Amino acid sequence: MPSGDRDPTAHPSPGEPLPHDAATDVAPGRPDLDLRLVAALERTGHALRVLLWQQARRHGLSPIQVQLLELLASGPPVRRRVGVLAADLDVRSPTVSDAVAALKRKGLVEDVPVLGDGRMRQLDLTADGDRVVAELADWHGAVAGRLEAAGAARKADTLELLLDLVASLQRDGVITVARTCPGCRYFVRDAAPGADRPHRCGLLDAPLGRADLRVDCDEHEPVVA
Amino acid sequence: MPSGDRDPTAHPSPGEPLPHDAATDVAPGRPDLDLRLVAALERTGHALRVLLWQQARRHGLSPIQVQLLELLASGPPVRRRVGVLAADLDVRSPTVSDAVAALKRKGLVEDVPVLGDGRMRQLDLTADGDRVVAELADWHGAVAGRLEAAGAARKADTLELLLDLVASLQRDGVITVARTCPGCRYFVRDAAPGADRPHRCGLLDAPLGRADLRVDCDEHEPVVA
DNA sequence: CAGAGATAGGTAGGAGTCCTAACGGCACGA
DNA sequence: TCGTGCCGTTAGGACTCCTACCTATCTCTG
Repeated sequence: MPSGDRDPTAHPSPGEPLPHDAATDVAPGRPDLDLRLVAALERTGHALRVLLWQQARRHGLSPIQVQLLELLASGPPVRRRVGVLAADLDVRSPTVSDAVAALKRKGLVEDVPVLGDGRMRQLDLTADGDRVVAELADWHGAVAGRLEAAGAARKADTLELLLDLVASLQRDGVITVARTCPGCRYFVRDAAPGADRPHRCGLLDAPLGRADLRVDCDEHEPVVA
Repeated sequence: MPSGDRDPTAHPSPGEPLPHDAATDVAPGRPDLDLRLVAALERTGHALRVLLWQQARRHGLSPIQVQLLELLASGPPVRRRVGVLAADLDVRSPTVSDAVAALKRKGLVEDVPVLGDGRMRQLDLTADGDRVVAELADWHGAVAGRLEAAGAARKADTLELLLDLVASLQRDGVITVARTCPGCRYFVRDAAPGADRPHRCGLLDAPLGRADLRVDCDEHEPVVA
């Protein structure tokens, strides 16, 4: 509860109007809103990380081991290699190598040589690994369930804003890998302004609604060619 | 680029319409959208974590050390204690204790006894600590800058959705601390439906627009009483 | 006012993350 | 055929994060 030693400038007095930013909620150029948005994203990301930890501990694994199992379960064979996985997770290969060694020790993962290039090893889940992945409660789905009640328009707004942000961060090299529509060379923004599905995918040659944007598209190719 | 061994079921052929979820972008009850939203949130959180790492390494610190410095710089005195900081970061106290010891070794933090309770130690930044915090490039602001161009309505939508999600996660104990409006006992949702500022803060006795919602309010008190 | 129990913080020890540096195997071009 | 470069691993170190366990202090109760 608020005790005597908190920051007295943190708030206006009760009954008074809120600071300038409360005058209207559609005023442009309000950096405070942007900052709070970042704080909210940080808090959300933190929560997702906590959930990842919970999943990991529940199965006697570490966070990165869970992430690796998920990637191995869902990714195409070309991405089931140490170097590629490291790029996906934005860590160096020894980190992945270590975690993979632990997963091999636990009998959840095995690797086979890649035909045609003896340097590469293809990683695969064992039967036990498959079982663990299946047992991993669908925590993505559990979070998604909390969003069900929200309005679809709000979700579309959010998705578009997030993917634009991620694409921007990827363009500047902050994250290495993000196969999103807005960061893809085939993406045409506002190809049909005002339409139900304003954007367009040049590869699929199909219109894209704001709610159709993909986060991890297999056909993704980064911009710049 | 797409080679022969990727998942053939991942995509429809070019020229064909997108799967069912492309029919309209405001259809209710489309779990796929929720899942992609979670994936986008995960990707965004990941990017923020990478930025935190970059900030840390640039200053010879570790991620948690940077987080602690930020909390010590911005938090009121009551929150500048090992146990409180641990709750804020969702880790156990020994973790914070270790990191604080490292910061003390580096001369960035000092602690003083709390008057009235000899068990507690109040943490404070030293002059050097203040300087490092000032030097920590304002990476929150840098991310916020990328959001400037987005529409204010979209930002308000996003903020409200994120805070509702965070509040939901906090209610279920996933995250320990989140001083958000939607998770606060003083928050009255839709007190004036349809108005510019539909919500209301019962403590300040003031209307709240969707873009006014706070992420880290000093007056916050959790629900349930 | 003494002692029990709760609370704040620290220490010890262990698994795991993450890095850089260096190594060995393999591919491919000069 | 011999470099040069890529793929992955090993080695070593700093740090995160945990569970115990410890001490000091506060607070409640008889």
